[in-house]
Amino acid sequence: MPTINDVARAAGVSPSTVSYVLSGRRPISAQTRARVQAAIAELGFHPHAGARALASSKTNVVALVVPLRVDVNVPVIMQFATAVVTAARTHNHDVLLLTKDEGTAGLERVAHSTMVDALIVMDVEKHDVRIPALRRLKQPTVLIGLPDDPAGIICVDLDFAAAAKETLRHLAWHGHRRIALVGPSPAVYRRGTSYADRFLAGFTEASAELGLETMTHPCEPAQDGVRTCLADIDAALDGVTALVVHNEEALRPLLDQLRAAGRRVPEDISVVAVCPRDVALSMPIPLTSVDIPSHDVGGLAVETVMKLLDGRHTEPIRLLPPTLVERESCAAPARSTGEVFKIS
Amino acid sequence: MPTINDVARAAGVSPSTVSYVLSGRRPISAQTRARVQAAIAELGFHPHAGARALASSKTNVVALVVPLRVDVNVPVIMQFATAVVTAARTHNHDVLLLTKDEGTAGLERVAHSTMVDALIVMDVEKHDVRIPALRRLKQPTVLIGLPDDPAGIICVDLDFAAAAKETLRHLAWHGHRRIALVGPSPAVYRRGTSYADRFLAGFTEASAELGLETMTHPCEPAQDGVRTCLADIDAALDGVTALVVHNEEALRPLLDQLRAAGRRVPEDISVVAVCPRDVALSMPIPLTSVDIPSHDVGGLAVETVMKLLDGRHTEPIRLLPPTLVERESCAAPARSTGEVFKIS
DNA sequence: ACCGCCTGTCGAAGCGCTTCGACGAACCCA
DNA sequence: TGGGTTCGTCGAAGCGCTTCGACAGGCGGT
Repeated sequence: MPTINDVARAAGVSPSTVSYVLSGRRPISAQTRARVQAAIAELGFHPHAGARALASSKTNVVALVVPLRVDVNVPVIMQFATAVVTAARTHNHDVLLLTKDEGTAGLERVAHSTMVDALIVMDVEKHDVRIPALRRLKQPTVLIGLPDDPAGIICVDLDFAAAAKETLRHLAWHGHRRIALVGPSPAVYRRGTSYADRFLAGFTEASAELGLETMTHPCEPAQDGVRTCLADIDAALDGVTALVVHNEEALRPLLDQLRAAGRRVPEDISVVAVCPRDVALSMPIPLTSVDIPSHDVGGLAVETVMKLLDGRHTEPIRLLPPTLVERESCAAPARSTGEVFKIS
Repeated sequence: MPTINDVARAAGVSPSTVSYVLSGRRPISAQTRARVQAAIAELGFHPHAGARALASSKTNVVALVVPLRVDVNVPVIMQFATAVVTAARTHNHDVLLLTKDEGTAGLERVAHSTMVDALIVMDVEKHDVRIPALRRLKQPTVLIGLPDDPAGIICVDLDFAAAAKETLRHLAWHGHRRIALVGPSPAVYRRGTSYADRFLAGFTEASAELGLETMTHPCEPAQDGVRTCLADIDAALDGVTALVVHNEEALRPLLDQLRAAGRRVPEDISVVAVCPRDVALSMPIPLTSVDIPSHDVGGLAVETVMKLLDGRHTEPIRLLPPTLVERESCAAPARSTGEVFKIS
């Protein structure tokens, strides 16, 4: 591996000149620059990342902490991750992948050992134990999510509360009055997952504002969980005409079971999903949905990190406005209320 | 951030002694070691990764290259990734996440700049253009997959050829003679994806050995793709009694359509899937399947990398034997052949 | 008592880069 | 014509760690 000294010798300049050609931090004449670049190309020189980090206190690496759990939505995570990597690369940064199960210790490890310049943390909980630790780090952090006390930390996410409101407004506009939320699994609520909570809060609030009769129910994604969930909803909210599904994995079994029970979507019951676009489209019937724009959120997280790294100002909290796309799973409720088939 | 010198001063020893306490490369008396460790703990010292990399030529980071594409199986990729991260952590290594779309350039970038000690590459193709470049790197590489010419590179994967044989053997034992393979999407074959190819080859070979009447058909995962695929199969292989599905995303629509056409599984038609365990279990009926053991393969890849890094011997190619698990989607074919319902 | 050998510790060199201050040369304006 | 700038380059100091050779002291064997 050639070093910067080799390049300098080959180009007949000093190592510092090579460095300045590389970084552009001082003016270098066109001829010299050309000679240096030729030497770099010829020798196949790549600066040593460790040496660079040592001398400059910059690694050009950001950490990405992803949940390892299976009860969170795997494809969405993957979308975030690839969005983050892709965006980071456009800023000349790489991504170090950490799993949430290393907890606070993992964050401190990579931060204290100066492996990364900044951190992006996913799957944030309401009272996330990692947050105090993150505040103490010298590296800036961006959360994808929104904890109860975000003071001192930058957060970006989809505005899930607004998404819930938008959804209910849409259904109400269609004439629905009795609406149930099929939420994520109980485990997700139990650990206070930020997005689940915010959607729920927005749902409840909008329900009151719009004067709707609603209920909310968590849902295990497997067939059984969905069955139970639907039965509970039918029992508690007679004549429900619309379902809001904030649970990507339950979506398919739910549609299956509605069909099995002879309830047509959207004629007998409307369904609005909160999920990525491709999931909404891959269902047997294209679903009216609020998009989860993983790509945008991931990109925004990276942009924000870059801003922080070069000291530019940034909003502490950025919540992307939701977009509801009408497709084919939502219609006005049947006139004859109470005529809805029940799941046996 | 305290440095090794701060620790040395606090413990009343020289920096090299601290280093030896940390690395264990030279004997240190129990008292000294205790003093040093106390100082480390008290100061909250973490060695600077860049400095370490510079001095030792080791980064304790391995690169993981994942496909970015959407036509590959996202959850499986994620399983691999988390398995790799988890396993790497047990060996005190971190994982740098790269996407395949950076191609050869990305690999060379991280390797030449000494960001990583080794590379693990997923989504390998038959004639993968990255392989010549990988051979030239000074860092060892482990492929998850098996290219046509694996010379000089270590490969680990599930033995997909054996998986195909196992599957056909199982179906033949049940009495099936007319069997179709529903494969991955045409795009996957077109770019010569290693696992798709090997499964196909194993399938064809075993079919001949067992004297079966079989056909193979790629399948786009959406509803339409599955419909076409099933229609083609029915047209070409009259009275087919079993389907081998090597396409996780097509699985669900395929089962839907069989049901819609009134073909019961397993009474009218048997289905054997090649997919992760949890996918097989999450279907409306638990599927007999050959497991894709992402966790094991990912773990094995990391173990192999570690062996290479400390110069231990390792087999150039390790293919894990497949495990077929009987569940409920496979039975003997109906006696009255030709009585199978057709998809309209 | 002597030599050779471990054991435990230290000092210093160096890993490859960035960056700061210095400095000659060229330039502009008075 | 000279003083102040700006431009382009160099040298050297370090960033924080590992590792090698050296060496003092204690051991056992003869």
